Amino acid sequence: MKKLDILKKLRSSGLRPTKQRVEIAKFLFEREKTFHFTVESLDKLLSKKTTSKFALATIYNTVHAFKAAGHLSEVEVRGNKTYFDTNVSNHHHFYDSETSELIDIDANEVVIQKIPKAPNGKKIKNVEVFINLKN
Amino acid sequence: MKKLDILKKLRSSGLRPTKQRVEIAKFLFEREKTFHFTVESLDKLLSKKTTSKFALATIYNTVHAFKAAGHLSEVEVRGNKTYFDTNVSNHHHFYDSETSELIDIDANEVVIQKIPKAPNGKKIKNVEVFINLKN
DNA sequence: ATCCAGTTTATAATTATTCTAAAGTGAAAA
DNA sequence: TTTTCACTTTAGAATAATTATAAACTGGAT
Repeated sequence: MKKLDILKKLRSSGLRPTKQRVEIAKFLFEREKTFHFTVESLDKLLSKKTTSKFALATIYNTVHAFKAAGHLSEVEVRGNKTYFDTNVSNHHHFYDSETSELIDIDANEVVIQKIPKAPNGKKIKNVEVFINLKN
Repeated sequence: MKKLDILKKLRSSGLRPTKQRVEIAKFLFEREKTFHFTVESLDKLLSKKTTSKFALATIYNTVHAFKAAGHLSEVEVRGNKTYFDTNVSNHHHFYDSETSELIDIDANEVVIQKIPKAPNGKKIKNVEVFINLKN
């Protein structure tokens, strides 16, 4: 994803392209493969890869703004870790608790034959499948 | 579940049946339906329902001891809430983020036709399905 | 160039959980 | 039945993750 596209992406979702947002967006979205991270890991990676520095609160703000805009999805797994995922399409996850690693599974790799209907007055928003791994 | 069974349950899993453990176990397991709770909600309920008082750390200790012994399962859902579930059989969950409510789904209500194989060197421990609800 | 709502920043506050060290207690053994 | 001691409980401190605050800053409209 090119810089121009980054600016477009931000503006089109009502996010003013500040210096910080552009730099974080470039870091997150200028890559081939999807990327999983926690706020903590992103903070460390950013301070290594860039010369600018970011307040931790800015990283929280930015990540949540990107999530609200649909540019990131949030995945919560056992162990109180909250991951964000640059893959916002409908998909599932392997979770390896040994390594705390999260691995994407394409939606079409999982076929669910039967699910119960939603309780009265509720609708199904989405279905998330976690495949927990062991050694 | 009767008091004698509670004592048996504790002893058979190597947990000394202290006053606190017995009282918490009675509260959790002497009921017909499965019960979902957070440590915080359990703490509040216990101080309402019983005359004894429990240090918060004791509730954490006890709940984790029960979990390690297989008497409770842990379910983590969006929103940084950690629920415990008196249903330790293999099953799935509806999650209603409007009300923060977790609802059990029997394992046989969900049929998965296809899942990917585990990454190299790993095995599948279990598969958890979350059906997220909306209004 | 000016202005201002939106943003960033450093820090404080909050929340959930775990740690610590001292006091208490089941239950095994004397 | 008393003694003993490893296991528990307890209150409070410590830690970790996240959110709130309020002052300073800034993109971009005018």
